[in-house]
Amino acid sequence: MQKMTIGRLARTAGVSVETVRYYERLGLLSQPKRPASGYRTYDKDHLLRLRFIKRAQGLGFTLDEIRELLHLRLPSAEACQRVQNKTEEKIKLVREKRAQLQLMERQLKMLLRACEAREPMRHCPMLISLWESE
Amino acid sequence: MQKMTIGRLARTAGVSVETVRYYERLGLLSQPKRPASGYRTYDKDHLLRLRFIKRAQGLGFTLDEIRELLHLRLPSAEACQRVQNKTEEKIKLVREKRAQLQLMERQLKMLLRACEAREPMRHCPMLISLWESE
DNA sequence: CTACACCCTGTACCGTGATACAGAGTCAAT
DNA sequence: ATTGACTCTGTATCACGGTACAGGGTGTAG
Repeated sequence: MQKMTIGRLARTAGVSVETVRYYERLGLLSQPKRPASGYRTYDKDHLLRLRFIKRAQGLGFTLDEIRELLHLRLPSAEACQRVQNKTEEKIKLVREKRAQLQLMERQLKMLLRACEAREPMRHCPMLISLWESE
Repeated sequence: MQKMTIGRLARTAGVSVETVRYYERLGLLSQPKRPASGYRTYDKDHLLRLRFIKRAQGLGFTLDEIRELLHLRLPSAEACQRVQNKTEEKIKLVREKRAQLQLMERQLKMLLRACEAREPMRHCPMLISLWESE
């Protein structure tokens, strides 16, 4: 598994070939070696990098942010601090979204209960005004 | 504030005029009354609806999902079961989104804690863990 | 009556994160 | 030597959620 074609790399990482080339265009993946054939040749480092990208994406980072993270490869106190700050921002954002979703769930449940009772939603004037207008 | 032009509605809700018309095209906002001038005329219900859209959007719902949410009607005799089902679907969706966000938050926090607990001048644990394979 | 802010429709364009070809070249097995 | 799977570059297209005009009409204050 020392050397891989783009297809092999893509399959191994669970992305499409097009996506790999796309990431290369965006500067997220470095230019791989190209033998006479012109075929891109990848190694374990590329795979790790690709997995890093998908993992960071799964944590809610945009590709732009990920590019920044990737440029912090040299572990330094400064790099670490920057990563920490980004992470704190993300955590705050995620927490807010979760709180709002909880509220939303409660509101939906109210609607459901009113529906089950087959009554006009006297107990939820807010939902009435939200759903009633037309 | 009984009757509003599109600009007033937009400013009040904190969106652009273009966005209001865009939502109308998508069927998220109902066709407003049009006096002789052809100007759209909005009232409080439209404002509530517009605010609902922005709130739901902030919760991570797509405009498509929001349209569905908006089409949930007050229980009118026969439609009750259908409304119930839709609402249950949405609750499930909200719960899933919440769970995803919770997972994300936990992962972010773990990385952050490891980062904060690092010994001075050591490598950033967060960058390392992002770079490590599974 | 004239400014000027606002509204109308229609169409084109933007960023993000991919996907989908077309048309050509390469490689490995039979 | 031919087939079939793979790769190349380049360009186009997609979904999403808007944003930006152009070229016109309206409405209100002075």
